[in-house]
Amino acid sequence: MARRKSVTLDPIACCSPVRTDVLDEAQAVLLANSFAALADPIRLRLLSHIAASGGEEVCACDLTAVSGRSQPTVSHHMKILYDAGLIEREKRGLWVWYRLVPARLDALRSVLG
Amino acid sequence: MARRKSVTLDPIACCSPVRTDVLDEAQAVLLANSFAALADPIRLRLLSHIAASGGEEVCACDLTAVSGRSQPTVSHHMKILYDAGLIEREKRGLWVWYRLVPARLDALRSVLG
DNA sequence: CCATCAGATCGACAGATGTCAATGGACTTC
DNA sequence: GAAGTCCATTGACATCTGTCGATCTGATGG
Repeated sequence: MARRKSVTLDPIACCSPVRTDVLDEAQAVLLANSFAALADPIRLRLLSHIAASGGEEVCACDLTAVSGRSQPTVSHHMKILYDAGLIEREKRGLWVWYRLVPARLDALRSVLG
Repeated sequence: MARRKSVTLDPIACCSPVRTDVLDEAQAVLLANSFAALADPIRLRLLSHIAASGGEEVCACDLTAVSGRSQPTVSHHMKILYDAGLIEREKRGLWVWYRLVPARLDALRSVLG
């Protein structure tokens, strides 16, 4: 049972597996936000495009072509993935480069276990 | 590369891991729907309540108390989980009993790998 | 400086989603 | 079969979400 911290929840690994313990309200909200980041086809494709680039970085300038959406829309989706902790951003010169945060995907996967 | 069937996708295990291959449009839509079912705190708590019941069934009559929502709202959420293939329903007499579909959670977890 | 380029932010809008009261359908019990 | 119980469906509503055009921010280069 043993409650964790009452307010602060680690956004990376907050929750025990869904299958073994009943989630409390705060855990459920946090997890739902994470899954919501994955609940859009465009974001899944953007994510998988980054992931499939051999662990390398991907330039934001390529992502409109990958997703078939406008630049503002892509920027919007990347922000959602970023806020969910699934990707990192780095600006170099005019361009922005994105990398995956593997630990975050691992955490979500373990929640499903 | 090898394209699978062009139209029909197995809803249980449609996709290779997000991290290794770029998802095509149809795979992304299917997966997004699955994750959308997990993208709500109430549904996560309902799901984890079922899962935490020792693999046994759970009566729908208990779920309004678990979720703190009205009966129609709970019914709505259970339908979404059902349509996503995450739970099974069985009506016996007046009551409806729900069970997890472990294979579906396994499939989603493996997609994150 | 000034023009240009990449990306973020804003504003607006249509469509999806979560919620509940009211109602309906199926089943049990008397 | 009448009344009661459980769950699903409907209808209505407020909010959230995805989308894009227009604009802003900040870096580069002439």
